[in-house]
Amino acid sequence: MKKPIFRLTTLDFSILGLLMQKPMTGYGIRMMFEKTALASYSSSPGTIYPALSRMKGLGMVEKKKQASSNQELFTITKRGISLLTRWVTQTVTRNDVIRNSEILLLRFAFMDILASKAEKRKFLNSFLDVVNQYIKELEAYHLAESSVMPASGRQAFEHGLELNRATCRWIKNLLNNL
Amino acid sequence: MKKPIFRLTTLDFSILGLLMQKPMTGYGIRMMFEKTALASYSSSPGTIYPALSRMKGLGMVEKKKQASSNQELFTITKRGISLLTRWVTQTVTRNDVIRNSEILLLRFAFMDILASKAEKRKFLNSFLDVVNQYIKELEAYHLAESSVMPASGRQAFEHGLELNRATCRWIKNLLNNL
DNA sequence: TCGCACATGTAACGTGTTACATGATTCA
DNA sequence: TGAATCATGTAACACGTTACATGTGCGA
Repeated sequence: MKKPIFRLTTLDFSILGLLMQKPMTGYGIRMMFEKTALASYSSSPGTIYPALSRMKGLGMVEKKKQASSNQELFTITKRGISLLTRWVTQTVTRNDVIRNSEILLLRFAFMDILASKAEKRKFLNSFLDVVNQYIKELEAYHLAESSVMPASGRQAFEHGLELNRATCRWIKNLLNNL
Repeated sequence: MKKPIFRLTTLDFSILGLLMQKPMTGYGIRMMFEKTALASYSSSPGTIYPALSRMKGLGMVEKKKQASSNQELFTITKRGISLLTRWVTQTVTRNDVIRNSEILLLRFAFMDILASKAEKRKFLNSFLDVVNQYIKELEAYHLAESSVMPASGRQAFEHGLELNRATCRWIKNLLNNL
């Protein structure tokens, strides 16, 4: 994993994904975060506006005033689209599944216009591989350790297993109907 | 939600939960975070040691050298146990479910020694209420908006719905067998 | 004209991460 | 004796949060 000169956060990509759908004011973006709890970030001004400035500095978004009204809307640039596309279409890693499978779903949600059907399939296939592998490991661990785990711990563990199985079913179902 | 004089983070409680099981060295805690990806925090020294110092300053943990060996182990104090107990047995809120349902499972996992069967039931019941309510809202939204949502967005949304349903099943099953 | 929604910003703060640094112990 | 693991720490940094601050436009 090479280190880029600048780091883009999930917050940045979340905003880019919103701007991909349509240009919005900073306030509009805030309201989207408030309504949809996007990736569980705060919708407060101190979160959104600094992020927008940063992204503007990096040439990922532009501030354009509409000719029709006097509103100032943020628009995603070509550079922004390119970065966002690269982000969503990355191959799914083991770490993604273990530590931020919520973000994987966010990436998928943004794929609508950004990725071809083939790229979606590729994403889902790598996702499925990793999840299946992970489920196997969890099952093996469960088999070996469940008798010595504290009851609540074991039950919470089983919950995690169930969620991964649900994700697995979701992927398979999607791959069949895509 | 009143503001306490000091703030305890999920990281703090995760560490407390580990120390509840048995006293450990800082290094031991780090290794636990590395193996189990506990609440998806980094296992790096820069994460664990400053947290331990902070917690020691707040009287939640103690550093005790074992008589038998020359190891220095961190131990949870009575104050720490009290704070941890209060944390895990809090009533489940809507916000918990929407923004950090993973943390709810962590809380449940730690309940083994910290909570009575009745308290576990109370927790699970409030959890179930909130999840059921949330699922209803998601279903209503889906019914109303699915036709105008972009395909990937709708599918990701459906994934979220499925996870919540799986959680709901898990809770119900547990309540029957507790 | 009162209040609310729209709209934008910033300063202080704490926390987690990365990277760097050091030393002891164990074992091959 | 050299490598690997155990063990602890800290400094620089960036990010997200809270709280504060300000102003406009519109409808009741």
